[in-house]
This record gives sequence, C-alpha cells and structure tokens, in this order.
Amino acid sequence: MEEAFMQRTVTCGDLRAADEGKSVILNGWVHRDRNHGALHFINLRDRYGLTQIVVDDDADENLQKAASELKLEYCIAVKGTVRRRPDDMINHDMPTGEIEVKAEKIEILSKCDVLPFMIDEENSAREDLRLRYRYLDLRTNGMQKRIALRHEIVKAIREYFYKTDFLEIETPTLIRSTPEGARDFLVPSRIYPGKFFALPQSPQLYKQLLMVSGFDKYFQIARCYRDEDPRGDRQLEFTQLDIEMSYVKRDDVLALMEDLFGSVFRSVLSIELPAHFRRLSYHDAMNTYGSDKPDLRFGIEIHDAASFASLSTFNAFTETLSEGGYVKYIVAPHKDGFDYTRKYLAELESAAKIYGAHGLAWMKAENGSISGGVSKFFQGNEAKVLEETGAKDGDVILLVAHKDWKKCCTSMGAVRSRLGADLGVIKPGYEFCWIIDFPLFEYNEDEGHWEAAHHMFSMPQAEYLDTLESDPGSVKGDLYDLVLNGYELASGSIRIHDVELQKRIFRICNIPDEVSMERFGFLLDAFRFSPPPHGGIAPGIDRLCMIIAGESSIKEVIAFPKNTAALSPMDDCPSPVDPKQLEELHISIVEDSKE
RNA sequence: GAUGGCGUAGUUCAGCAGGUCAGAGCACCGGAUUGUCAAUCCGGAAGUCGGCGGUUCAAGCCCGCCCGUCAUCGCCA
Repeated sequence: MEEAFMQRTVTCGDLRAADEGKSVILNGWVHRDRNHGALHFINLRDRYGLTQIVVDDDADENLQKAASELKLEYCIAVKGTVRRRPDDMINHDMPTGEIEVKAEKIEILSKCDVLPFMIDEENSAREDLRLRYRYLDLRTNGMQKRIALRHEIVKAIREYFYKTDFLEIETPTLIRSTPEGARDFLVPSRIYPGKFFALPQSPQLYKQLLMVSGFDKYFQIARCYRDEDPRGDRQLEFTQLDIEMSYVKRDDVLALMEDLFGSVFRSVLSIELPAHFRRLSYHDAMNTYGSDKPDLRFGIEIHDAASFASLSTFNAFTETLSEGGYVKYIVAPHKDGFDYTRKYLAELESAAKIYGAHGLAWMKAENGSISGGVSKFFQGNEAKVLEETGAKDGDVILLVAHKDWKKCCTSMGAVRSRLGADLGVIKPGYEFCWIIDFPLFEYNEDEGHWEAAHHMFSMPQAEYLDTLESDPGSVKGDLYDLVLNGYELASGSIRIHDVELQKRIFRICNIPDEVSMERFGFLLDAFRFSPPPHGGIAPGIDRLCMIIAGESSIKEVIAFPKNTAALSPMDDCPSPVDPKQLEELHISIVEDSKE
C-alpha cells in the first residue's frame, strides 16, 4: 500500500504577500536547488508556477537531512509557513517573488534519475531527444504554456458554438476507404477476412449526410488521419474543427468564420480582428504573391514583366514570351546595411529553382539607371525598365521567366518569402485572408486525366455548369481557403447536392458510374432523398494553435506528436506485432521484393 | 523518392591546412558554504568524435557508402 503523503493545500503559483503567516503544503518538482549548507533554497515547480522554499538554519535534523538529499526534479511535498521576503530579497521576476515558504517538513515523493536534458528553456535539447522523453519535455515552461494555450483556444471555439444553434456530433473513425486524395490508414477487419476499415481523412461524407438528416448546423473537433509524409505543419494525425451548414451560400460560411475567429482571438489574445477578412482570388493570389497561401504581413508584390521584358535582347525572356510563357518580377527593396551580394542573389536563385524556375535574373537600380546582371540586355530601354518597375536606386529587380504560369508564380513566391524573412519586413500580428475562386479541376499529367483540385464534392460555380466536360481546366469552384500568416488555416466549399451533377464530376475525374456507385453509393443514394443545399469548412486546430503560439512546427502544440520520419520515438511505434495478432486478422507480411 | 543541414561526455556546444584535438558550460559524484534566486568555490568521474570502409606516416577533421534526425521538393482531394 502507498503510504499517505502530504497533499497540497496550495499550488506553486498561488501565494502572495497577503498570504503571510499561512501554514501550507505544496507538491511539485525541484526546479532549482541552491544549497548554502545551513541555508537551503529550493524553487519548487508545478504547472501553476514556482515558489521558493527555504530550509532555514533552525531546521531540525530530519528536515536538514531531507533537504540535503534533494536533487533536480525530485517530486516532493513541503509543509511550511508563508513568510514575506525581506524587501531587498524580493524577486520581481517571479509572481510569487514577494514571499517564500519556510519549510517545516519535506517529504520526497519520488526520486529522479540523471535527466536526459534540463527542464528549462535555456538549454533546449534536440528535437529527437525531446520527443523520446516527451513527458519530460512537457514539463518545460514552454510546452506547459503551449498545451494550456491550446486548451484555451479549443475552449473558446466550443464556447462560441455552444452559444449558437450548432450541434456537436461525433462521426465514426472506422469508415469506408476512399482511395482518392491522400493515402488512407487502413484497419483490417478481424470478422471479415480480407476487408478493411479506413481511418477518416476528414468527416467529409458524414457531415454531408448529417445535412441530409436535418442537422442543419453541425460542428465537431475531429481527429483526422492521412498516410502521407509529415512536415512542419503536417502530421499523420491532426485535429480539425469540422463545420457544415445547410441552406448557406459561400458568404454565409465566410461570415461565420470571421465571427468565430473574431471571438476566439478576442477571448484568447484580447485582440480585435477586422470584421471582414480580405478576399483574393486564387488567380490574383498566385499572380501577386506567388502562393495560394500568401503571407500578407508584408508587401513585396510580384508583377508581370512582359511590357519591358519583351524589349530585351535576353533570349530567356523573349523566347519564353513568344512561346506564350510568362516573365514576372519583384523589386527587392533597398535596405540600409543589407547588401544584395552575388552570394545572396545565388541563394534567392536556388530558392526559385526549387519551384521549377530555370534561373533568377537580376539587375540593380543604380545612379538613375540599371546595372549588373541582365541589365546589358536592356540597352536603350533602361528608363523604360525603371519606369515600369518603379525601382529606385539600391533596389534590385529580380525576374523569372517560365512557360508555365504556376511555376513562374510559385518560384517568384519562394523568392518573395525569402526576401520577406531576410529583410525583416514581416510585421507582427495576424493577417487573415480568404482565397476564393479556386479552379475545380487540375490535370494529372502522370495519370492522364482531370482530378478534383480540392475534393470531388465541391460545387462548380453556376456559370461553368455547361462547360464542365468541354473545358474542365477553366471551371472555378465554390471553394474557399482561409489563410493566416502564410499558412492554410481552413479549407471549405459549397457542396454538390445533386446526384447527376455529382456523377458528372466523378466522370470528369475518370471515375465511371459503376465505380462511383460502389465507392460513394451511400452518398449518391442519400442525395435521392431531398438533400438540402449545404456547405462547410474545416479549420486546422493544430495550425491555429501553432500560429498563435508563434511556432513554426505543429509538434510544439501537440502533446505527443510523431516525428518527420512518421515515427513516435517515445513509444517506438509503429512496431512489429505478434504473429498471432496477424493471424487473427488474416494478414501475412510480404517481404519487399524491390531492389 | 530527391536535395540540403546536422550527428563530438547524460546534455548543449567548441574544436581544425590532417599533427598537445579528447575540450568547456550545465547535469552527475565528493567536499565547502547563513540570503540565494541560472547561487558560488574546490575536487572527481564521464566520450567507439553516428556506423562501416578508404586516402595518409598520421583522420573528429578529407573521400565513399550507410544509418539517424531536421528542413524543403515530390506527395498532402
């Protein structure tokens, strides 16, 4: 049997000067231990804060002995009396810095081995080590704050919806596999040999069925799973706020999100967001910022260079233009103390090349003219270049030519991002924007057919209904993404609720009727029974928390994340399983025959 | 699948034309210490320099392959 231990009456964050004289019991971890021999200071830590414990020179033998045994991170109980610190001993950096607790009894609740890393922010350990000992990493102040922040954000979201007509409804996590889109995680069925469930990539179809059922406003904080390579802002499993509404048009969904985020930012950060977020079409976002998730905390916009690039004698420009391609430019602004060296321009070029640019041309605005780089190909047209670009002395004009519009835009977008970060022009704060009017289809070169750019259940905009089949590439959908500080925060659409239209979309995506009936028959069936028009959206909770926490990896706001190798170093999974388990599941492992 | 960065005591890092290069802080162990607050002082233990192979009189350092990890591209409707 466990012996009774001294149980806390206050936390390590509670005590103030007004508590002087109180007899208290604290539980926590030894955060720091300053032993002066007959005098001993301990910073005791729990998730509420730090409190200084003093073992005074009048301590009895037991207390002295207990104090001298203490090591970092021992879990202890302390009984003592609150006393004011002398005025010149007050620690103004600690909320509890006015007081200390004079220990009368210390009980070691459990001891701690040599730590794999220090539990503090100054000596942050490598990420693989942090993940291996995640439970210790979570003890650090930063992780404690971020996990608590996440709680506050999710709480604010739920509180917002609980004041409305929205119903929170759970949908299954063992569902039918649909091979479109991301790879599914599969779960073998023991009862039905050879058959599988999938873990949901999102509750998409279920929330649409809930609309058919008459739950006209639904939300859920849903765990989703995608078997794709993780990234800084992507994990195998992640959490999204899933929302669907009946009888709505695009702007109703957008307005709801603006209201929701306004409410969340007000309650979590005491920040007042604009009532409406800026809207950019996909086309404009790509053209101007080179991304469908532009970071609008800084300018440095991309422009079309055709008007002056066509005057140059630079083959890469003129040939690209004559082939119907694109030349775009950015004016990298002059900044005192920042040199656009050859080396730096080469770095920008390699950033552009990652996105398919063949090169990054440059020329400097100097002495009222242009010089260096490709300027020599503009002889006689220097003034025209300056006039068109508006470049001033010290600015650098950066250009990409590419026959592919998207590659031209995104490679310039990569350059823009680098410039924004390196020039330090990114304003603090939160810049939301909507990206709307996405193309509904994208051509898959490898497969040789059209695919849904977003997903197959999104409504084409009305004016394209007659040309879906004849010109899929030009069809815009009733799709919208919410972007925050360069991250895709939410993605949604007005959905199709018509069997025939849905089948047309499937066919364009190379899914014949027999196959779509087999895979999505339940949805198509449901649409036979008076589905209401509906639409929705799904903001990513992890990314929202990451951005608010000021982090660049969602691992920082997830208690037990996987690493980028899609492993959990802590519990070492995925792991092999007992052959008996496999046998029950009618599964045998086939050795990889490639090589 | 591809490209790049990183890998040196428990940990964070330093190390260099290839030759006192096996080092420092913190942690750990022993001791001292009455007002600290990242306490201080003295002493100690601790490393297959990610692995394997190569070049060389000599490799932590150079080369090749591999492994791990992070970032990015592909991928992620």
